[in-house]
Amino acid sequence: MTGETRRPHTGRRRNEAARRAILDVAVELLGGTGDTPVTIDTIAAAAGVGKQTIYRWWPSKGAVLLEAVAERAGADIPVPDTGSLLGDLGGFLRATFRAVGHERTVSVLRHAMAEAQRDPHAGEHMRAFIAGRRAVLRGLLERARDRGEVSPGTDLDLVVDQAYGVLWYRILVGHAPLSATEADALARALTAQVRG
Amino acid sequence: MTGETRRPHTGRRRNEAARRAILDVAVELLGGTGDTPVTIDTIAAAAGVGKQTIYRWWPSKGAVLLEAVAERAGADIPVPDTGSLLGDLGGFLRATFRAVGHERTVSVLRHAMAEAQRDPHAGEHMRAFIAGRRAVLRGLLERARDRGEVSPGTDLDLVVDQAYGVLWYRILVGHAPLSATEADALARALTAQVRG
Amino acid sequence: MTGETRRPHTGRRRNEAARRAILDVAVELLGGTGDTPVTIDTIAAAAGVGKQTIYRWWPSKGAVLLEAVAERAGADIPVPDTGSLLGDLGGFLRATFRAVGHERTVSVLRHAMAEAQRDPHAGEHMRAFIAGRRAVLRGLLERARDRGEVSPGTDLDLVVDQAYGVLWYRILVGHAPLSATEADALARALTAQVRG
Amino acid sequence: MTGETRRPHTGRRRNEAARRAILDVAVELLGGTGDTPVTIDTIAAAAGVGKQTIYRWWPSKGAVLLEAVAERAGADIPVPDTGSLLGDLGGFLRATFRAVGHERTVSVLRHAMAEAQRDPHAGEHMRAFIAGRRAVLRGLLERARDRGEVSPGTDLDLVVDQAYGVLWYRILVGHAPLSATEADALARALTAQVRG
DNA sequence: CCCTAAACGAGACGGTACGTCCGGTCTTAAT
DNA sequence: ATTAAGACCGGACGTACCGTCTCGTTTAGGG
Repeated sequence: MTGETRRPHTGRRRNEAARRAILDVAVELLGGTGDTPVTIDTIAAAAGVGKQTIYRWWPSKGAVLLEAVAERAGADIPVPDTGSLLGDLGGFLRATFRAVGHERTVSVLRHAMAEAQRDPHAGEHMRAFIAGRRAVLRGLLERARDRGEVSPGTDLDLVVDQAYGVLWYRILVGHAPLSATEADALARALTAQVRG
Repeated sequence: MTGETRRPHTGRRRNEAARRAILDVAVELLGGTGDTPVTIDTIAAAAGVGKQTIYRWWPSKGAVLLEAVAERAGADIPVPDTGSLLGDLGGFLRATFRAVGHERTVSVLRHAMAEAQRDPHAGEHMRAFIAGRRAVLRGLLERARDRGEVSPGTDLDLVVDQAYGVLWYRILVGHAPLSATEADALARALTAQVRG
Repeated sequence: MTGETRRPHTGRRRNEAARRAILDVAVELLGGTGDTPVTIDTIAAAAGVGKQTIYRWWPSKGAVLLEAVAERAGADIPVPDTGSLLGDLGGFLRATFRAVGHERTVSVLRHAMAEAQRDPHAGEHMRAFIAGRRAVLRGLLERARDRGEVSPGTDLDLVVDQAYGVLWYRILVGHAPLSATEADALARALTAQVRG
Repeated sequence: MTGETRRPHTGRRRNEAARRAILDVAVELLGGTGDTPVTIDTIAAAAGVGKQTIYRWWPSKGAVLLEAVAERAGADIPVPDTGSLLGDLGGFLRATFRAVGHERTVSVLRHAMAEAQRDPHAGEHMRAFIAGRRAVLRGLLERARDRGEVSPGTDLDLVVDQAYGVLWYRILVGHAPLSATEADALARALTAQVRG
């Protein structure tokens, strides 16, 4: 998969290169065609790592997967500052939907969420990841509220739930696309909702 | 689990009692404490059934679980007719949240959705179930639109996604409760949004 | 290895063909060149069997190996009846040494005895196998005693220990050959000893 | 296990105290109850030593165990000089059986012999150890032969094989005790055998 | 009214993945 | 330079679960 070049040992300290290889391979396999199963054995083999090196640092397969996914997803989603709620929210959701819109990413996130339901360790990672993303979006909304674009008494957490709820619902059920058009529609709807 | 009383054979016709026992046990185990794993073997044993009897009628484990879940969830959610969107939507969401609010039901749905991500048969069942629920809610919204309570050009499917998105998002992540209060807040938010 | 022809299932009864394939492969691997490790996985693979089929019927790897070995070794060692102790004992030991003299068989027995020291199940099997072989040789000696060829008061069990002791000692340490010449020398020595 | 007192580094010279601790711990663990597995890790930990310190001086685990065992067993077995074969042989075998008769020692030797079958280094050590013990016993027999107590043409190596064969056979199979009574019976039998 | 075909309970089976254990190698940091 | 510490790769272990298969039993319904 990767790791053709010999990876040197690092003695009694954790080998960061091995950690990287494991997480990279995990994401690669999760987003793959599905012909290679996403197994601890396949991850270890593709990363050129012993299974024990995985279990030394992660408590379960789900934990590896979730850490790998959480590290990727959410990175590189800029928080725009256009001066208006509709602009900010639209930009943010477009970027989010675009990042998630790839077939591979949808596959990764679907399986990550599934794993989080079975593996308590994965669930913990998932909750932490979700909380992080929610905080970012809530910050965006709070800025708009401070500008007076949100009617007082609006439950911002509920707005956040609606945005991410629609996203995850579509990821998991697959009944509707996740494109820029949909992102804009959602942004307009939520903006109208909070306008008061 | 159940099935203490001997279940008589039915000769060369499908044994309806066995089918019932299988689906009942499946839901029972899915909603259990998790100390009993939900496997085909445990289902078969608890239902007093041979594994082949399961695989004769369902193509995979996921199909059994999803059929069991779909049969339960969604039943007994009345569609109110109060004459106003807020009343109808509030009533519907309160009933839905109440049905889902039990710890056991949340567990059942969590695992059902997880299974739907892995097992194509389960995924198919899940999509059909989801489509059914969406149709009900969309019907409620269309009635309101016909009454003039919804501004023209509103994307009703997006509203449906927002409602069920919030529901599933909270079921799967578990970061917020699912009570009547939340149902009402969501109903008010969506009503405000579509009012135009 | 073997088993190119499809092996039919036998329903809810133990599959005797699978049992045979497992034991045959075990002996084959034990006596092999050593380039294929004797592993539950390799045995299962070579026998065309799932690992669980092995663990369903044997408690541990050692138990499989010992049953396989015990079934082979000791079979086809005839108990001669020449009318004299020297003739009987010589014939028996020659046959025994010849059966064991092959490089492959030595390898099998060495590893079997080693396994018996580590795996309690294997130890139990080994003791039973050893007891069986001892009983045969002791019977031979008792016949000679009844003919008056053994001085009264001779401890026949000690004589048996001397014969099999030499055999196993040489198998395990490998410092001396196991040929017909050695068998005859041992038979003469023991005959002289018990003559009185 | 031991090593509570800090053992000082000795810079660039081999640390003799570490070597001692390793061998002592090895024997201690081999003779233990079996609840602590005898692995390189447990030996290193109990000896307060790094694994590399073991592998710097021994080529494999088996080599450590065999050196530890060979160093102990065979020490303190005096070669008596009573003037008669029966006396000398009886005394030697009684001392040998007594040294081996302890439950712990039997366990140590059992596992050492098992290791010798798997690990070539251990096998080499074992053969050397065995050769040493054989030479001692053969010397005893040669003295008797020189005194005329052994009939000409007797194969002394075969006699040695019988003595140690009985010993090891009983150690490994455990079907008979190893006490002074048994030592005497064996001495009498062998004396009668070689008397001619 | 019997006889055959289908459904059933039971459970062995081949296969795949899990998470643990251990042997032997390697690097770091301390002495 | 040697040591204690311990991470690392490789690979075997024994368990769990899936979906398939066969057996022997039971009943319904066609001849």
